[in-house]
Amino acid sequence: MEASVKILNCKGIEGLSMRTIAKELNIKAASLYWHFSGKLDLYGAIAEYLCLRYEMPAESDDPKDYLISSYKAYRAMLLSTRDSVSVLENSIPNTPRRMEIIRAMSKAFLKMGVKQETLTTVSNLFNNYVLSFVADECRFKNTTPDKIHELEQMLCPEDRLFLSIPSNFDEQFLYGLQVLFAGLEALRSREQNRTEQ
Amino acid sequence: MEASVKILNCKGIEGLSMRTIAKELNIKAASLYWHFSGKLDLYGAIAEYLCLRYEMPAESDDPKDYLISSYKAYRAMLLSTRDSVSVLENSIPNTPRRMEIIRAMSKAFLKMGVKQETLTTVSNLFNNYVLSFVADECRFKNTTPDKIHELEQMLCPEDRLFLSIPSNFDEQFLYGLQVLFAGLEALRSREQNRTEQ
DNA sequence: ACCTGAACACCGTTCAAGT
DNA sequence: ACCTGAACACCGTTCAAGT
Repeated sequence: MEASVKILNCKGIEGLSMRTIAKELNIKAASLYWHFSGKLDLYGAIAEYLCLRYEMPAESDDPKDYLISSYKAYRAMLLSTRDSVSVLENSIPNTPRRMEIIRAMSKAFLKMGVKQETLTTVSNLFNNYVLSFVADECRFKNTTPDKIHELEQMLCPEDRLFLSIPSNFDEQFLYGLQVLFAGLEALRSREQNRTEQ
Repeated sequence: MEASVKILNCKGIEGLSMRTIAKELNIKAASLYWHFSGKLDLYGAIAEYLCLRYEMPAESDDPKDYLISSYKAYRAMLLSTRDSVSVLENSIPNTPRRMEIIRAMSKAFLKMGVKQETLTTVSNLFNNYVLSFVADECRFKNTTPDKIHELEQMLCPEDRLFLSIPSNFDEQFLYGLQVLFAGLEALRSREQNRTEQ
């Protein structure tokens, strides 16, 4: 796991292969198949290892506050290792730590009034938001100014507006989260009004 | 492009290589490099080709209605070709048709009252929602009942609830969209209240 | 203008064989 | 229990050479 994270940070997911991991450990690629059934299995283990770095926030009475600090910590974890989003996306979250995180978040959503039927949808909605936000964030941050200039040159002035790159990612991340929570609350109160009638 | 889509539908993105595309066209892989600078360039062209299938809804006075039918059509387009999400995710949307779609949607968001500074964030938020929803949807649909049963066996009854698979994807897709729109509207009216004071 | 053969430097995975 | 050599069937990409 440590070797894999080291490779990720040095060369990214493109550089993470059975052979490069083995090399880092001074063994041969074939040996890894004694420990893992294949690459997906290895990805699952790396994802689990990364999620151990995730600092679970202290329990809170307000589920919304709890979730906001959870997702902030989740993003911080994702930003701390290069291409971690790709690793998480390509593995099934059925390992202990990842289940623990899903459990804690799901309970908070239920506490917020999310219905059982929509729990998976809501949980995925938020999880996918963070993953894709960070993926975009990293894509933007890794685009050199020359490349950005080159891309802008190809667009008409009007379109430049629609593909502009945000500079304050922390703020924009929070904005997106607030949209999601505001939406959840709005739909819940609409639901309540309907049943009261 | 037709050959690529054919391969995608038959063997998925794993089966889409320079060699398999070339074989389908009765040429050699090296020849493709006369037409495209590399695999990413080719992905961009396939993505553009897929987006030509996207049926842009008729203009509407209500930007929300317009956007909802846009995203429904977007999802339909994504569902019609296997692994299309991966192709779109791994290419830059700077081609004519894709820019046209982004332009139309961005204008509708502005009409809805989305501020210039958050336009990229909002546009990405919705786009990423659809992409990741469809990606999850396909993952679920392609998991055989045996596999699902196997996964469920590994979880305690409580956790099974948190990883349950929705059955009515159309409904759940619309629910997520409604959360996003309700959130956007709620934040806008909060903003208005603040400036009125 | 468009295609090819051959090569380079990689992949993931398997499996008999070793200690 | 853990590792290896060797092989299999693939990749993306380059480039001199062909028509």
